Amino acid sequence: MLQVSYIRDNREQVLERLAVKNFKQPELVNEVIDLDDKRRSTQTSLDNTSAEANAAAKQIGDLMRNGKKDEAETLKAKTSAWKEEIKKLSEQLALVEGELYQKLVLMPNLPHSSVPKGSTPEENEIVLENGVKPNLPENALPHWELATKYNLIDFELGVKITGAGFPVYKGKGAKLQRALIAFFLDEAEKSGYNEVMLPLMVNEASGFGTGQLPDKEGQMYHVGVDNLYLIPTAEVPITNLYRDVILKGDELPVKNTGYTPCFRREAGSYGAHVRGLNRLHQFDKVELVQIVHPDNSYDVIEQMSLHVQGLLQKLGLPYRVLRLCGGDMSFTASLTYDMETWSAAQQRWLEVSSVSNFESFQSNRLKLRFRNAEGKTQLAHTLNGSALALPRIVATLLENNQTEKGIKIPEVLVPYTKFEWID
RNA sequence: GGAGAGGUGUCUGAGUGGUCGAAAGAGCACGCCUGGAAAGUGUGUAUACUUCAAAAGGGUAUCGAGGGUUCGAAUCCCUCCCUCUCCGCCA
Repeated sequence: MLQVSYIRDNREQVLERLAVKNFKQPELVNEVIDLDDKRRSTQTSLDNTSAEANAAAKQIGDLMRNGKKDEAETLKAKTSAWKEEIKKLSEQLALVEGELYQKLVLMPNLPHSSVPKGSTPEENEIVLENGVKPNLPENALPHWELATKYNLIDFELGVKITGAGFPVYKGKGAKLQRALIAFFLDEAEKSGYNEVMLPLMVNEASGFGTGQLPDKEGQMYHVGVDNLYLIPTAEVPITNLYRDVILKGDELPVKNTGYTPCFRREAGSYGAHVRGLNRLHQFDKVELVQIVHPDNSYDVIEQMSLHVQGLLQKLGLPYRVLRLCGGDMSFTASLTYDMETWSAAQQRWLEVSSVSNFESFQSNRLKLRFRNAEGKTQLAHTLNGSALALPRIVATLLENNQTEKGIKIPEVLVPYTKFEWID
C-alpha cells in the first residue's frame, strides 16, 4: 500500500510511474488526495468537538466535587449536542477512512526508474544469460517421462490420494528433494541468513499483511472451520513475523530464510505448459526475506540476485536473468528480477526464482518500521526472493543431465544425496 | 472438549467511575560522579493522526478487539479473540 503522504507530495511523479505499470485508473490519484482532504477535515472537526466535550466533562467533575450540583446539571444538559456531533463525525470519519482505504489498496506499487515500460512478458529486459545449453540427443525425454522411467515421481498416486498437482516423490526422487532443500538452506546460511521454520497456515491478519487478502483470496487454500489459509509462499509467515514491529536502527538488516511447502490453487491453469512439475498445487521452496534500511534496498536486491545466480551456477544450470517490465511485474513490487533456467527437453525457459524489492509498499500495510538516525519511526524496505523453488529445478536438472547411463547429479549435491547417478 | 483465572507501556506490576497516557520498579538512552568500571545520582524514555504551531509545545485517539451504559470508562455491561492452570484426549 502506498503512503498517502507520498502521493500528496509527489502527485505528478506518481502518475508518471503508474503509467509505466500500465495502471488503468490514474484518476484514483486525485480521488485519494480528495478523500484524504476530507479525512483530515473530518478528523479535525471531530478532534475539536471531542476537546470541548472532554473539557466539559472535566468541569462537571470539578463542580460535583465542590458540591455545586446545580451548575453541574446545567452543564450536563449541554453535552448532548456534543455527543450527537461526535457520533455523527465519527461515523463520517469511519466512512471516509474506509473509502480511502478501498481506493488505496487498488493502487499498485510504483516501479523503480530502471523498470522498462511494457505490458507483455516479451517486453521484459534480458539482463544476462549464463551457462551452456546442453545439446540433447533426438530421443531426449521431458522430465515427466524421466520421472516415470526412473521411478522418481508418481503423479498418478498423487491424484489418487489428493488430486492433480500433488505429486508423490519416491526413492531417489524424494532424496533429491531433501538434498536440494538442505543445499539451499546451507547456502543461505553462508550468505548470512537466519533460518526459521514456520507455520504452514496463517490467519487472516497475516494474509492482509502481505497483500494476499483481500484480492487474491482465490489463490489460497482456505481452512474454513478455523478460518486459516495454507501459505502460498514462506514470504507470508516470514514477513508477518515483523508485523507491527518497530526495529532498532542497528537491528537492520534483518535476513531470514525458510523452507516451506507452498500451496497454490492455480485455478484455471491446465494444458501442456503445466505438465509434470511445471505447475503444481503443492511444491517446495526455500525463501529469502530481508528487511533493510531504505537507503540500501537497491544494493540488496543486487546481492540477492547474485545469491540466486550463484545457486544456479553451482548446480550447473544455464539460466538468464530478466528485469520485468512494468506490466509484467506484480502489484506489490518496485523492481523484480526473474531467474529462468533452460529446460533442454521442453526447449523453453522456466521461471525458478523471482527476486523483488517492495520498498515500503508491504511495510506500510504491515506497520513494519525502524527507528532512524533522528530517532523517528520510518517504514523499512522489504525484499524477498526464492532461492529456490524446487520443482522446475528438478525438471531442468533431470532433463539437462540425462545421459545414456542415467541422470548425473551435480557435484555440489552429491554430499547431500549420497549418490551420483540416478539410473 | 469440560471447569476456573487472566489479558495494562520494552518487561515486572499498581490501578474497580473524574485529578490516568496511566503509580512504582526494572531495562534502555544521555549527563554527573570515577583513572576506568560497578555502585550512586539527575534527566529522559509508547504509537498514530493533526487545514493548532516555525519550533517548543498543544489537541485527538489508543490499557487484547469491537460494541454499549455514563456528562465522564483501563475501571461497569455485552460479544469476540487470545493466554495460563486443572481435567479429558493425543504425536
